[in-house]
Amino acid sequence: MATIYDVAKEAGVSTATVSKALSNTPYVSEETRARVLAVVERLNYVPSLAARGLTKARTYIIGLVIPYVSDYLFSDPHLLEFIRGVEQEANARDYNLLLATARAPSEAASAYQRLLRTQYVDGAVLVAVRRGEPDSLGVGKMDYPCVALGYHSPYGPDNTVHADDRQGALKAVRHLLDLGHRGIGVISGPPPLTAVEERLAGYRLALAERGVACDEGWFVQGDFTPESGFQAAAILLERCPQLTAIFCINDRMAMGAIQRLRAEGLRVPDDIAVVGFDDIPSAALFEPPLTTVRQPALEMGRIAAHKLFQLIGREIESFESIVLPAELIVRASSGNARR
Amino acid sequence: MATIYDVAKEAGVSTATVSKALSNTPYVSEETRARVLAVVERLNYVPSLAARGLTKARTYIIGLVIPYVSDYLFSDPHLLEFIRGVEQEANARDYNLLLATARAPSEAASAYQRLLRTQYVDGAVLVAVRRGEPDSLGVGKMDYPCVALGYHSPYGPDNTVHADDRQGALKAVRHLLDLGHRGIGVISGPPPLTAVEERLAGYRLALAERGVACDEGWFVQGDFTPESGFQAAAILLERCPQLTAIFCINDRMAMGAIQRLRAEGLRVPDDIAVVGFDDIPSAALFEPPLTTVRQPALEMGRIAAHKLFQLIGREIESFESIVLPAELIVRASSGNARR
DNA sequence: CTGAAAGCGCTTACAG
DNA sequence: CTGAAAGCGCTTACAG
Repeated sequence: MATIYDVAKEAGVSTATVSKALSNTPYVSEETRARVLAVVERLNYVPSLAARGLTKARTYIIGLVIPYVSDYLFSDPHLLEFIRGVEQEANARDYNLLLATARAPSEAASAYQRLLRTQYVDGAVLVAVRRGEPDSLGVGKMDYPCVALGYHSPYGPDNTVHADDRQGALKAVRHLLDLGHRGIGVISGPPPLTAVEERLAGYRLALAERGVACDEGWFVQGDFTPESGFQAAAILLERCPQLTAIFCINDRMAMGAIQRLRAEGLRVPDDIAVVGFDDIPSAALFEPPLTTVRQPALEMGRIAAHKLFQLIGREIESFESIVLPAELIVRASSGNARR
Repeated sequence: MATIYDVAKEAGVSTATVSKALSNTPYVSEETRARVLAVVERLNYVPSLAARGLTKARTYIIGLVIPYVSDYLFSDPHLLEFIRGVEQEANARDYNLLLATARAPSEAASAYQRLLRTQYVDGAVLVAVRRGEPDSLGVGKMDYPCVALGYHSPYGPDNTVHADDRQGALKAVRHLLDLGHRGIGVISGPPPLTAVEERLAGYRLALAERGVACDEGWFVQGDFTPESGFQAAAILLERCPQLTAIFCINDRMAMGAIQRLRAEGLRVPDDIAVVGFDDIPSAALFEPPLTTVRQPALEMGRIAAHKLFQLIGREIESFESIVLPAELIVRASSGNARR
């Protein structure tokens, strides 16, 4: 592999001149620049980023850290979109993307550490969806810029980008209320996830707006899987037969719930309406097509990366939490209330 | 950030000794090693991989190159699994994963180049699903080890790992034949993808085995989207009303096809059976649950990475194509033939 | 406009 | 068992 020395020798100049010609910054005569570039071309020379990283303070790599990838995590459907968004922005700046994931929460800390502490990245985007997550992962001690794709950054509420889960849930439940539903059960998820808490908050807000009281018996907790939705629906059905709608914290549980409802002989949405959350790809294909809430995952990834680069470039010191709108997608699974 | 000099000074030894103590290889007295490690700990010292990469020939990064990520690509559902598999193996060896994707096929080459030519990786896993892909991407000139997750590596059929698409299709179509179907339409995909060609080959093989002749009118080409499956089903229905089953090259088109069949008043599987391919997560939740073929994506990623590390470590010079079995998953969408 | 020289942070023979 | 020194491939003031 050709080095800068080879190029310099071939072109009959110093390595300094080659370096300058390549960074096409300061004063280099057009003539020598052309000569150098020709040799670079001929020798197929590519500067070693490792060497460059040693002199400049930059590695031209950003990290994307995902603490726990699993079917368990409800945001999975969006993960690929997040990645693509971050990668798009990185590419646009000739940056590379180092990906670090952990198989289990217990491994997350070491994955973070490895990535962030080898001085291999100029900054990182962290997927941080649990309260206290950045700290528990030891990110607080890092001195790289980082932004969180989620609710919790090392800088408190700052340097964070996430969707407006609360508003999304609010819209979904308002939609059900508008349709005349007054008994709206909830299939929720594990509590440590802030997005879940926000969605529940949105639900309560919507009911409160309309002065509809809700019963604690209306809440059943699932674990994001269709199976748990299936079971939760059964519990709800038995415990609160008066419900005419169910708000599910994610689409997969909504699908499971609908299967159960059908198994019980109920028609969706005629007998009972169901609304999901996430708009996973199969939501539109489901029978009946699922009314749900979509977050702009690709855009979230792009914005997170964009902000990270502003931090890296010291254009900004920090930024206030960016909240992206969540969109209600009305499909067939929500209908008019039975009354 | 502490450097090796800081540690050396604090510990009262040379940088060489620090280096040795850390690589815990050659002869260093237990006493000095302990002293050094204590200082390392106290100063929170982490060696710079950039500097290390400059001296050693290693960067401790492998690349994962995905030429085109899009809904268009039928293998999308598996992408995350591939990534996870590769990453698991990398993690196990304390390697990092650099991810390069391209938004469009036209950008693929530059994405590859950037990743592979900056000397930033010790090797790479390439997702290469089109014939001639590695060459068109300029990978042939690289002098890093690489293995292809797909059918086409720069080394011809070698250094490749993929699922047995042909065998998978064979099983699926045999299954339909076993159920008594003799008129089996096909919704296929764009031809440059080798996996598609293999699946079609499996289909033809199955029919040939049983001496069932097939008509070219039975084939309709889709583009992997549910919509195209929807349209293809309509064409098939009109053109060949005698068909009692449809073999779809992927699940998403199978879902679209089923929606169309139902819209036409046909029952699946009672009136017409449908089989998909991929076993995407929603296949099991679909109504009716989809009979399909699954490839072991996570394992494929792991094996590809595993092989890559063997190449990097020069334990092997190359390896023969590894073909993983594809599994037939029988669900409700395939049933007995009409009659 | 161009080049000599130092330095980035590590590792590796080579002496001792 | 330990250290001095060179070198990995680049960039950056500093002279000229």
